[in-house]
Amino acid sequence: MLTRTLAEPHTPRTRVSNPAPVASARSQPAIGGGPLAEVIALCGALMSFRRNEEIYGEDEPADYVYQVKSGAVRTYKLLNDGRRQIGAFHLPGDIFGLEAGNEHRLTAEAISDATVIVIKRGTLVSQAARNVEIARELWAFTARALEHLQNLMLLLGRKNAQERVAAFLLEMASRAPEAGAVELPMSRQDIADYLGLTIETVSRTLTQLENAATIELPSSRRILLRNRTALRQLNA
Amino acid sequence: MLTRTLAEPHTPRTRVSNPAPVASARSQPAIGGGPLAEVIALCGALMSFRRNEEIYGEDEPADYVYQVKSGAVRTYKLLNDGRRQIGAFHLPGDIFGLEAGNEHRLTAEAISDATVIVIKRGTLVSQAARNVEIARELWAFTARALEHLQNLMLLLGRKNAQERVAAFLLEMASRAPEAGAVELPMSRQDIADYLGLTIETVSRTLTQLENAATIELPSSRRILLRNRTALRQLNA
DNA sequence: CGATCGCTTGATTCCGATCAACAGGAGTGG
DNA sequence: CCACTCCTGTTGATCGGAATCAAGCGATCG
Repeated sequence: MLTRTLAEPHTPRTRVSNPAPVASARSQPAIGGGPLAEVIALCGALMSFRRNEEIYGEDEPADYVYQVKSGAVRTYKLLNDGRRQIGAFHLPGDIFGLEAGNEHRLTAEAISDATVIVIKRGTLVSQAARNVEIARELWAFTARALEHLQNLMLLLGRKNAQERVAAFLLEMASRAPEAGAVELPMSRQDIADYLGLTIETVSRTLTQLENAATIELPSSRRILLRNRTALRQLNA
Repeated sequence: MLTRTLAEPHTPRTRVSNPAPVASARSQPAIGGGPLAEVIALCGALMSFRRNEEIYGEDEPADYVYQVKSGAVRTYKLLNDGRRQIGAFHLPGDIFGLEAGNEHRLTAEAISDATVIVIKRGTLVSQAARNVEIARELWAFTARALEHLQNLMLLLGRKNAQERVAAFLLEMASRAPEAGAVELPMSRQDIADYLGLTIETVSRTLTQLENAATIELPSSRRILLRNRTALRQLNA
């Protein structure tokens, strides 16, 4: 339970460029195109993180808010002995690290080399104090995160391995640019730690789904959904 | 998995009294004593629910926000086949049912006969539009719910039965008025559905903890914590 | 080319689920 | 008051799904 590829310890990041206005282009826990997205695009600075590099740690001050520009990010909680539960994967366009309190509740790490837009939380909060629409967007963002976790809670508490993997595939597919195909940025270990399983069980379950012709695995990181109906049925 | 005491279907409730200003007095996901508590106390109406009665259903319009006055409430999600995952227990003082979106994401039911204060969500939202402090409290409330679920996620995904039960006992103890003693309003089935276990496992684990002199069970609904250190160690 | 890493597959174990029986208490009706 | 039922919780026996232990494979990289 303890052996696992470890991220190098937290070190200062490379600041790549400054207020380079960046447009967002995703859907999910990303941002529609409201004033919040504008503020981020205008005031944000770009930063780069290498694979497995920590972006922020649990219980660190939550002074910054992040939006994925490229690459992917995982946020997770750890137990003493190294058991890990990933709470979410963040893909380009997604905002993460926004807290109402003063500390981060999870750790964030780059899954692959990644660039993110960083903005001071204080900037958003003070904007919110004078712009009701921004305040509402901050609240809505947290509410969406809550909704995501409510679904994950049901999965972790009550679904079996097949149902978990099916839910994961449908979730990833719904966020993928390519219809019917999923390009996974994360390892089997990450998937396992998201679904509350082990890598072996994830791997076996994917093989089962492939044998049932529900999916196809051209490579380990690429998955084609051949029978979404079957997946949705598994999704209970 | 399907047999379980069912709540009678959703029917209109007894309105007991109207703007009877009610003071709140709890700590946890309750409210400190800010403007939000005031608005609820001033504009809320009292309603009564019988044991197992539904307060609102998943996907119903979230027009009202609730605060427990007496009794206890559970909120949960269901799978097709009746598997249930409880997301939270709400005790006197706790606010529940507040959504940023227009629909409830979970079902709420009275665990015991209960009275709750009800207030229109619109009232809070429009207050928030002109009072920044209220807006901030709404956001903070959702953030606290999120934090609770992040802890539950780790429990459901990565803890074993003993660790789950220990965490539950410590959580209940931290919210109990009496130090070192917990009076449970909910059944073993409720506990099991909160912890992602079965009633048998909950029962057996409590017995184990009693045999280890970590707790004492004067009756099935009353638990004395005899060795919190042991519980905290289990809490990983 | 050897080493490492990520993934898959097989064998076995084990924790919690399931199946089953029963005990204690509360409520009900005679 | 007791006899009865219903309900909740406990305990025992067994089962099964996922974890663990272990081996091997292919890709990537120094």
